[in-house]
Amino acid sequence: MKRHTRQGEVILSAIKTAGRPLTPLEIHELASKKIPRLGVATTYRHIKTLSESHQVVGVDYPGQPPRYEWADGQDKVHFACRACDKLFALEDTMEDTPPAKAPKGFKVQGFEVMLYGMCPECG
Amino acid sequence: MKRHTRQGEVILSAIKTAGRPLTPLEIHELASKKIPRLGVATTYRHIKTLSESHQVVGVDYPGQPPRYEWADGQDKVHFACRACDKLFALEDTMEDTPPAKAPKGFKVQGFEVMLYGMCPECG
DNA sequence: GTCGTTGCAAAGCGTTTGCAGCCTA
DNA sequence: TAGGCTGCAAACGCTTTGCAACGAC
Repeated sequence: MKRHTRQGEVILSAIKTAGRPLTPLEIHELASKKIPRLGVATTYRHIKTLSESHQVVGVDYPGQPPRYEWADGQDKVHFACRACDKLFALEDTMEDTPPAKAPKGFKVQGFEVMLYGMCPECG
Repeated sequence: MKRHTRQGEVILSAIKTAGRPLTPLEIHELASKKIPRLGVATTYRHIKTLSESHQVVGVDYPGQPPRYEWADGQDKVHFACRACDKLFALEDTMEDTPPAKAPKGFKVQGFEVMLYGMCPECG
């Protein structure tokens, strides 16, 4: 049985309006502006729940803390800047078909593409 | 000034011959079979060094510990099984050109593709 | 009033660091 | 022999868990 709370509302909204993947601590900081006494554990608990219900998805890239972003249903393309380590969400840059075929026996259900390089600011 | 040691040799060989991305602990376990008193710290130190010299590359996917694999120069496609959580390295499944274009200002230097689904064993 | 949710603090875990002894070049 | 490398244990930072108080329904 799930209940509606102000904490859950604020945390979800922080992720939803960010426009880019956020770390748990970034999410907690943002949400703390509206709920000063918000605990980290609560943030983590909501991220976990939202993640399990597929409302948010995790985006990882090597050597960096995990990040989470709003799952709007479509497969995304991400861009990781090797200089400043920021992560960007790119949109409308590719079709809906996986860019690679898997060998016989593998059932492909989804995919993700990560581009590496220099962002406009660092390039 | 870098020196050649048995530990470094064994650790590198473990990654090189695995054929799939390994977690630091898997690497440590494999290497420990040849050097029983091998410390975890040594394993981590070598992974870090190899990673910085681009001899091995990190492969992450959400909710899983980081993994490392031998970098043979070509961009790879990985397959993550949602059932057993194993990670596979697929080969020769796509061209060398990035599957997506980045907006003006972004300089693309490399890319990675991750497919999600069911592996032959779990499907 | 019930029972899921919260904040806090402690525990857990993977990774890193300090250090004295070891070993390669 | 010099100085990098190693094993061990302590330290660290992020995440999870235990628990009593709180608040949604």
